[in-house]
Amino acid sequence: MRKVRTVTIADVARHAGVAVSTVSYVLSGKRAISATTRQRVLESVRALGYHPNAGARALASKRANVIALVLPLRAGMNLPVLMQFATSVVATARQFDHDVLLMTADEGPEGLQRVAASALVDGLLLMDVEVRDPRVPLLRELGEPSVLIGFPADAEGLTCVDLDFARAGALCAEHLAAGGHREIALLGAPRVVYERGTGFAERTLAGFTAAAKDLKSVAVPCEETYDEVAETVKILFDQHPGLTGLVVHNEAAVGHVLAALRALGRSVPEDVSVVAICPDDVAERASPALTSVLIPAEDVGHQAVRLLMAKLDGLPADSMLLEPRLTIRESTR
Amino acid sequence: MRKVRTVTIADVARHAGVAVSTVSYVLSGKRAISATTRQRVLESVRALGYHPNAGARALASKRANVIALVLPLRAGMNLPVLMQFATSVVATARQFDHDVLLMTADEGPEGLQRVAASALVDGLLLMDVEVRDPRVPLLRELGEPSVLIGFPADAEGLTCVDLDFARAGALCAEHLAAGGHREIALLGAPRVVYERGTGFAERTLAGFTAAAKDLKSVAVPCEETYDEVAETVKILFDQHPGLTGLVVHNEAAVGHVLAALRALGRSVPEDVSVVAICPDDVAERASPALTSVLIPAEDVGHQAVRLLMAKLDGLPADSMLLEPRLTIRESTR
DNA sequence: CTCATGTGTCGAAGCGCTTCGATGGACGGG
DNA sequence: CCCGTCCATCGAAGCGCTTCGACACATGAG
Repeated sequence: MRKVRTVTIADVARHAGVAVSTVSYVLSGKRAISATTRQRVLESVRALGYHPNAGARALASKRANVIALVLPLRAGMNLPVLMQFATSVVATARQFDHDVLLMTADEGPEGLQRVAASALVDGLLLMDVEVRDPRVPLLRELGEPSVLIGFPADAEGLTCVDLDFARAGALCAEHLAAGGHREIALLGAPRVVYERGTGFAERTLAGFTAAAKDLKSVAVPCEETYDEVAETVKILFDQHPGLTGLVVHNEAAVGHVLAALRALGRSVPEDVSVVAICPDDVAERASPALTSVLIPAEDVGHQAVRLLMAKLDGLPADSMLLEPRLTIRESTR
Repeated sequence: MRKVRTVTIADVARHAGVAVSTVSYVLSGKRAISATTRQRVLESVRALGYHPNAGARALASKRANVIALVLPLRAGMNLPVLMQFATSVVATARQFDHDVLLMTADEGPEGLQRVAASALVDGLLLMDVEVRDPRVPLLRELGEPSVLIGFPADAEGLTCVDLDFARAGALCAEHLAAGGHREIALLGAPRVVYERGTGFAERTLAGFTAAAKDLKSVAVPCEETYDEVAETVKILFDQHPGLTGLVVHNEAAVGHVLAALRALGRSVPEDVSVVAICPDDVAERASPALTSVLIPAEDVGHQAVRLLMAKLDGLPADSMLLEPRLTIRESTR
């Protein structure tokens, strides 16, 4: 536990034979410094293994170079996507020389209040935003730079990023229609997700329904245990014997749906075509590999951070919807 | 975007009619303050909505009140457990008045170097530690307080926390043996996990094998796509027709294993008893509900933070193994 | 040759907090 | 009644960094 006295900017300045402020300017690039001096300073930095003290920097510059990532972590969430998302947020933030503070919703809105007021973070990234999200009013109140993943009911004045789920739902329906299917169904999120009014579920449904207006179509919520899924699928086919196309927008249930179809003796894609809205790895791991619209978690994370950084620099940042992409695999014809 | 001038400790002091240092002592409790003064100060704090500036506090006290959570996020990991874990880490850290900085392994060991040297964090929590983990030597070098989840080959002088996987493996075998099963198998993690030398997989295997020494037993790795699982299960029963007990230590494959058994016409638990090592929610969601040894992610997270906090206070902190608990459900007899 | 104009560097004043030593008053023992 | 103690509070010195204004010197225009 050698508690070495940490290297400060003063040590670097002394070592390089310049003033403290000169070192600071070399590092920040905020004033012109001659090439020779810059060289000398950078060498001293390397030689001493200098790392600026984060607290001091934050105090003096009023910028912590940290952003908060707020994950609600409620039931019925899609972990793999969330993880991909978190990873890409961290990676992108690092590119902008920022770190990421992890917050869960457990602390509630006061948590946001706290980190913002204490200047622990410069901005907020909220995930899994609901249509009627309790955090949104506070967010407006706070006036802290922020970006939301998902769209609340009133997105006026907020910066939001999301996959265009309506397009995704429509894309699935269109793909099935193009394959000649005349009667199709949407298996959605668990009932509780709709009741909570989570935007993405509703928007997918709307897009699906609109695109399927010339077909016979039906949409049902879908729980996530094998038994419930099997039940749902059975009822679905009992009530709609002519059904030949299925859109599954429920990551956790995808495997169960396929198992249930197997159990019912309906083969995919011969008897039923299945399109999923899920990450690629899930689609590829399924059997048969699923035609799917992927949730571009990586891209969403990247864009969200980009927008937040823009806001931190005082630039305008408009909301954006990311275009979905359909990948055709073995589960549709 | 009302950029209100933030409330400082000086504002509070003025409002309460005391010195700045008095406010500080009231808030930290490091010196005795009379009840009446304390009251007055606390009221001012509330009235003004004061939140100490994190940077200033870190600078002056040399404690950032932030810990780093390092998630490798590699392939073959168990996301739900990881999430539970992360959640419990955040919650526990908050109880100790600390926040959590999220780091991925992308940045490599220099990332640890960086956050430690910049005093961004007071300590490190490393997840998913491998037997031969490249981060471990650096960690020793760094001399930064840290706690590892998992045990590296040489844990000497380090503080590690983990489920006692050897006991877990043994517990499963013992449970099956007690049920009268004479020939049992372990379906483990994907092959790559063993090749990487991830400790928990090896230790489970060892515990299972030791406990099954009076039975006929076999252990095989297990991939995570349905087709591969089905294949593995089929081969397993072809080669071991007398097999009646299965231990599954692979979260992602559990569902597929049950589906494969259904497909082979073997019913659970009539023909085959199945014990899983997985979180409770997965075991409960399966059909039939699985007898399981849960991975006490929540507890691991809690203990890990507790130990780290102890170290930050200069107290000794010994490694610990958490005792597994078997829950009997419908999949064994 | 002088003066306005850059360039590159320096010194010092904070940023908001913690912490150490000092101070003043209340109190009881001698 | 004086002095030593103890308790509650205060003032001031940093913590390591950024940033502003000042300054020294070089440069080119007039």
